[in-house]
Amino acid sequence: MKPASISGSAPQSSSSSLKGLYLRKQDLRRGIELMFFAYRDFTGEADQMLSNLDLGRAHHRVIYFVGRQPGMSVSDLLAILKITKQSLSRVLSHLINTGYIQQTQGARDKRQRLLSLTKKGEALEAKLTDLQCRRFAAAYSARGGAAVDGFVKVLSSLLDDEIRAALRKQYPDHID
Amino acid sequence: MKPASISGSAPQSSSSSLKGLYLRKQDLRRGIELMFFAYRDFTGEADQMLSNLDLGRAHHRVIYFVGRQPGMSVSDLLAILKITKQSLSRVLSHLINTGYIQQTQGARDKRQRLLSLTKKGEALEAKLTDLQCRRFAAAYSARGGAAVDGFVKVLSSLLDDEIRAALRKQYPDHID
DNA sequence: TATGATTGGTCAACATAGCTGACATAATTG
DNA sequence: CAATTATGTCAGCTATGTTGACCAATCATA
Repeated sequence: MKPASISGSAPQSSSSSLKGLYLRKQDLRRGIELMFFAYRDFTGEADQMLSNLDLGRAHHRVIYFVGRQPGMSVSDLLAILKITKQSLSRVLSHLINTGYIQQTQGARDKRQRLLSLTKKGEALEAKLTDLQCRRFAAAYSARGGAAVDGFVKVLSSLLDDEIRAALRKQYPDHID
Repeated sequence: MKPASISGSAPQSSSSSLKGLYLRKQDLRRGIELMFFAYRDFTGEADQMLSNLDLGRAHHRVIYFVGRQPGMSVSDLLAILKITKQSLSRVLSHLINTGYIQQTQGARDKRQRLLSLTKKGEALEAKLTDLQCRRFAAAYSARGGAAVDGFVKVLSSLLDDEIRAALRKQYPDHID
């Protein structure tokens, strides 16, 4: 990504060489591991609930993003998920057949199939999002606003530029 | 998880109801989405490099954790990755056959196969970890030490308790 | 209006990386 | 010696990603 002088392979062992408190190899590795473990734990509870309904994480993503922006088109969703339409099709068809999601023809552009959650879909979305929000609320309130601010800043700096730009529009506050 | 009064399904719309600056539904959803996008982007570059070598993210995890703790046993690795030995076996065998990882018999317990990276494995681990560290270093230095502190605190509060305890031992500094 | 681009879908085949269940071997431990 | 532990293996299933090839409806425009 950016230059941002890295500690490289020099035998910096693990001490703080002045220029890099919190940029020591050890700190960066901790970040990597935190991302791995936190992502797994953060999705774990929802995964469990989903598997009881014979659904997977891919279904969750669709339900989540359709719930966030009802009336979105299939290509909107593809752009967010960055998977092929064939992959999405499998999951989306299943969600439609099982009554979690409904399609309506676009008014301006009749080719579009605008997606939205059914009552059943809304109920599931609420349960899943509540699970994850509860975890975030616990973490946020345990650590306080300053920590949350740092969390959001660092995470958004980890994003690819285009994604960061897209999220900035979604959350006009001060994501960046 | 924890109680941590959530905004629930009450019609809190999206305003800050005093009790919950940074605990608004909107803020929690932003957290969820940041985790999704940041995790994807954070792994993206490494995934690309790996696919050029006909390896996947599962191989990366093995290489990473063996690199972090050379001489670890198979069951140590299983405990970290939380996958079945059959899943690990497929990936691990491949890494051994292609010369990225070597096994040595345990001295104290001859049943153990202690894992370590070969020269070839070390070289790949360094390249992959450097990629990800570079991204973290850019984010950390763009945001500063206070933000990094908040980032680490919130992420570690998102962890399941047992994982947090295990990481606390790895990084005795002040992860919590 | 004819043409080309866009939106969305479908069929077929394949790869990766999880999973379960059943067994086998060797070494350790009580 | 018996039970447990550490590891490996065979077989098969599932979820979710990928390519490539097509098709139909609709829209935009020359």
